[in-house]
Amino acid sequence: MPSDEDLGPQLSGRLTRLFKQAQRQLDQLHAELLDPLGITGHELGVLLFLDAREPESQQQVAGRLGVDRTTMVALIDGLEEKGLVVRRPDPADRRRNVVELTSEGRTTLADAIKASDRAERQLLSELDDAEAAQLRSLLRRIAAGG
Amino acid sequence: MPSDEDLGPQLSGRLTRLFKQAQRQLDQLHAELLDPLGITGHELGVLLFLDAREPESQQQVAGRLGVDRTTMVALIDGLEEKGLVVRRPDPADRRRNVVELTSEGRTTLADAIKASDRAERQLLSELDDAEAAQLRSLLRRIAAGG
DNA sequence: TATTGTTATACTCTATAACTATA
DNA sequence: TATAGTTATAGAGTATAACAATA
Repeated sequence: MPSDEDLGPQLSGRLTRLFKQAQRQLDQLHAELLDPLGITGHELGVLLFLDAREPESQQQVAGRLGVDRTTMVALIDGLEEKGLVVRRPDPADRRRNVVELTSEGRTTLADAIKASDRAERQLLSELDDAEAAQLRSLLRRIAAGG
Repeated sequence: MPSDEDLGPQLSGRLTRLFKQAQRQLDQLHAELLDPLGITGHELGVLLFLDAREPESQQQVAGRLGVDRTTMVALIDGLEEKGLVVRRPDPADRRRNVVELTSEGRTTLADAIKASDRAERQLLSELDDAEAAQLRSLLRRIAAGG
């Protein structure tokens, strides 16, 4: 990403560009800090969701996270190969796979949350605590409105 | 995008997710509001840059905007077909194409800026003016730090 | 007949390599 | 030889369609 000074104020001040830059930095930080744990930011999202809501069927997970169910297959495949989740046929409806965190999955998730916290702190390193809280609060209200 | 109440606080409060939601809403608003003008958000970015910096060669535009020069070819193709920009061989170095806004391009850009302003106001409709300014200021400082 | 998980296919976006014309 | 623009090709990511098992 090139420096913004030369783009003109109309472009460099657009919210689209500001969000994109923040998102790109945060993705980069997550990639770096999650790499030692062997998972991606997307996979962290699935683990966080399972931790809050398990047990859920694959399709419920996909629906809640806003990804296609066909995409979820490969995502769960990857997490299962790493030993972080298991698929279990639902006894009540044998078409369904219930997806659960393994013990190793919980350990990895705990480490991944710490890594993500570090990534966020690094992104916000120019802000003091009150400003960081203010940013979160404003973003939450925007998200709630959509 | 599903509502966030059911995802658990660890996931729905992550900055990655908050940014992604804001970005998705803003992309959607831009798509709707720019549609009558026949351009995309990406194309608006090119027009804004040319307005601030023209004349520039294709490769300079691509470099500044952080897109590949091969991608820029199709982008400029589209804008030229719409009559918003023209390619002109640089007399000083005939390998280069200088890209310039046409008169129609300037008119469309002015309308597109208004549409983008509306999109941003709609995204921030829950915030008062001071809060919107605060958000921009915080995002600018984050972008500057990266 | 409808639904879950799966696979195969297609489509989009972008990046890489190769070609041309100029330098 | 190196560079700007272009084209062709290939790769990731994601969506659509079709299939098997189950309801």
